[in-house]
Amino acid sequence: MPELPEVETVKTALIPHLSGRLVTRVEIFSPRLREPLAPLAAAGIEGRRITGVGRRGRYLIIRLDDGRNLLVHLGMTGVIRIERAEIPRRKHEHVFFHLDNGDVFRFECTRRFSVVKVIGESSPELDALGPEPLEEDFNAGYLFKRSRGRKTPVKLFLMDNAVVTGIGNIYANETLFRCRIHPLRAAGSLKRGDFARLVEAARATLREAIEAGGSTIRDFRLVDGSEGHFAQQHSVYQRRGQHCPVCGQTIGHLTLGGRSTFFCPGCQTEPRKGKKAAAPGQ
DNA sequence: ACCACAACCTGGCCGC
DNA sequence: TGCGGCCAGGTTGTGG
Repeated sequence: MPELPEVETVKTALIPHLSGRLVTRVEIFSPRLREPLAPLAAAGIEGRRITGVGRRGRYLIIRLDDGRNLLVHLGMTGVIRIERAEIPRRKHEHVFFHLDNGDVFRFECTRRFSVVKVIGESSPELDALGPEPLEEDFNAGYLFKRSRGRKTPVKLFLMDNAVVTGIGNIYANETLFRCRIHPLRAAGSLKRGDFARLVEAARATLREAIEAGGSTIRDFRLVDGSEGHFAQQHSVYQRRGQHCPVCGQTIGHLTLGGRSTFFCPGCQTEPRKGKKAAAPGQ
């Protein structure tokens, strides 16, 4: 489900529920998610105290008092709830962490594309991630350097976690619309100024989405079960056939890297070699 | 290096 | 009511 704004929203909501709590019991109901859950069962989490909750890209990092971390990736349909133990288990809830105040941290994931595991200080999956889009090291110069010689469409470049982490299909579409860059433009063809606009568009889009509690398309829920409201502000995502909020043209659609791609043919000019380079100002 | 594609898994929706 | 086909926010691995 989640991209950066959704995970950030969950993180913020979890902090008051988890910080300082003792994990009294771990219950595992499924043999595996994306990875087997047996190592989690054997990790000796019971009796550990949670010292904090962080986020890196789309990963939640729940810090334990022995220096290890619980790493949680929500996949496409992961939902975390904090509820009392009396509430019956739902069909796709796979792991319960019982806390010393009677609350239960429950992990649900319909499609089981998610990850829940214990890691040390770091892990290979975290080390492979590029910069955070809301941090300073994500900037026009970095993207310019990183994109030289790359023919890959800028949308896929933007969704590459090694380039920048946390931007998935929804926010790649919205970001490119916002900075008026066509998703098919070759990453290596963009100029430094294009990347400057792209960086600002990504930051603004992500910040607004976090403010709205993320985008609930179908499955995503906040920790208290409520929905994120940013989908109502999507300009192009899942708006094929509707009118562009800026120029009124009909939102177009194409498939890129197997993913649904939405754009405004009026605002986001088609990549054409040498053609209309003069028309649109910036 | 790049890119298309399949796979992981379940459920919702649409058309027939 | 049922069935087949298509779609879905992510990640990883394959083969060309």
